[in-house]
Amino acid sequence: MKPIDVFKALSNETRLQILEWLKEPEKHFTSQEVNDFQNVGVCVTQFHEKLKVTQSTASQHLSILHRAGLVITSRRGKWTYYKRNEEAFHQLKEMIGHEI
Amino acid sequence: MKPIDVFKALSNETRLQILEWLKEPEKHFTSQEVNDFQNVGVCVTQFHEKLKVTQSTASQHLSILHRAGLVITSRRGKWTYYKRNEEAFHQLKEMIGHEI
DNA sequence: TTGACATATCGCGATATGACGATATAATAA
DNA sequence: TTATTATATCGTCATATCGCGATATGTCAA
Repeated sequence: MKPIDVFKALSNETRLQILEWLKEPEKHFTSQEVNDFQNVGVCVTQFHEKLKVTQSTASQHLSILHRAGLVITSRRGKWTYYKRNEEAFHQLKEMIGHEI
Repeated sequence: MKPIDVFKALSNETRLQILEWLKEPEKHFTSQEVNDFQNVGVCVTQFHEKLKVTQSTASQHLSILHRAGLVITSRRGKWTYYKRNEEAFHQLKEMIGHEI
């Protein structure tokens, strides 16, 4: 986890919104295929619709969060689910004050 | 302290370097005018020289860190001194996990 | 007041980022 | 196999950021 990549990933309102929604997915999304948000997460189309950006844009934002290590993805059939990587946020907190 | 401004300020290697040096100024700078790093801080010219960027660039980086609330400035005569705002880093840690 | 030094701001070109539409890839359904 | 759906990637354009030189502002000493 490179600090600079994490901070760049967090330097965008859309991505902060995604992460906020992912704190309580059941509150912000109505699951279609699965409803086990905690273990599985939220798929790209749901972000695409709720964010009101194109599917392409939604996918790219999620990709940036993933490369920064802030979310975990899991493929189930044709869906890719995204959920928060709480461990990464824990590490980030540790980082601030030590490395930064 | 707007999260997005803080993360943008932290999304640059030069600024991360400044903050790192400011953790132990006495280790990285030889004070010329004053040597009370803890209370006063480090002036622009010292960053300008050590970073090997123009005075203009150094000043701008420090300005961005200041607007984000991550450093505190104090003017003494013709010098402007910069030091870490540890309170801001504390708040940032709190923010992660709550707001973010 | 004038000159010298420290810092801040302006304007510019180069590069990075953000959003999009188009298209490629992957998985399932018919 | 072919069509459909979900996601990822590519190319393009608009905007933001970065670093610079030039210049303005602020402070002090002569």
